[in-house]
Amino acid sequence: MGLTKSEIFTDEQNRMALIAKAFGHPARIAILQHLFKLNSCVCGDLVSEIGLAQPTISQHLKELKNLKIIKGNIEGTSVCYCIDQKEWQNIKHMFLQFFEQEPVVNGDCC
Amino acid sequence: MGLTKSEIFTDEQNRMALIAKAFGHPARIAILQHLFKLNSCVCGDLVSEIGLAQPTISQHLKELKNLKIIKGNIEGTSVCYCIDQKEWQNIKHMFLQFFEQEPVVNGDCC
DNA sequence: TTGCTTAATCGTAATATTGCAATGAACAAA
DNA sequence: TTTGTTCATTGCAATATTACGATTAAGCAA
Repeated sequence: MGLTKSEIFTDEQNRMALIAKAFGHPARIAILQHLFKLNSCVCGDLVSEIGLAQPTISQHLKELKNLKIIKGNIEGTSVCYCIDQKEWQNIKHMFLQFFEQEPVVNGDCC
Repeated sequence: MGLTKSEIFTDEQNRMALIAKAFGHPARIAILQHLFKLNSCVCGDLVSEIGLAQPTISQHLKELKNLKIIKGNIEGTSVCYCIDQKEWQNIKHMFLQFFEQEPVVNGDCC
């Protein structure tokens, strides 16, 4: 039914999935990479950098903002976006922990 | 229009997004965690472990298999799934590189 | 063979996502 | 005030995702 059954999973699993989903679009990856390079970026720059229309970029920025991955600051008529450093560390930690898991080699099937 | 414009992004950005999207559902996170714990797992185990119907689990497994994150091995009537170790290292490396990027602190806006 | 078990596939319904034109809101400059 | 700039929001169309009942296919056991 297009509706994820979040209630049957742990908070950690749901949170991991939510953040991963935010990374699950090339435009949002591109936005984050751009913010990393500059650590200060207005929406208009992203529109010209990435080849998507302004409302589309704005929508992707909103998603990243909702998840607290980035934060925006109004500067006159333009808005400056940055990585939320504190939250980024949390997310980084969560993913590092996930990738720390190494598959046990037991060779009994694959 | 519900269709991602992959052609305007780099291969790296598209690949990163594709893998992240696979991690973007709690059921697939749960499946991977289970496979890490056991490194050998039949579909039926996952169906009882996670509270989703058999066709749904099968569908999630298919997605993970399409991306080469896991691989399956037929064992009589059941199918054994495992993490694809080689591919997992590639993915891990890709994410570690992504998270290595630290935002430059310049404090000029946020 | 028949019956049972296991998992993939098909078909379908409900919901989510992506993208953008049009519009609106807020501010700065003239 | 008017005009232009910048970004958010609205509304909509096209496509994707999630979930599952029903069915199918393939192996095993009697």
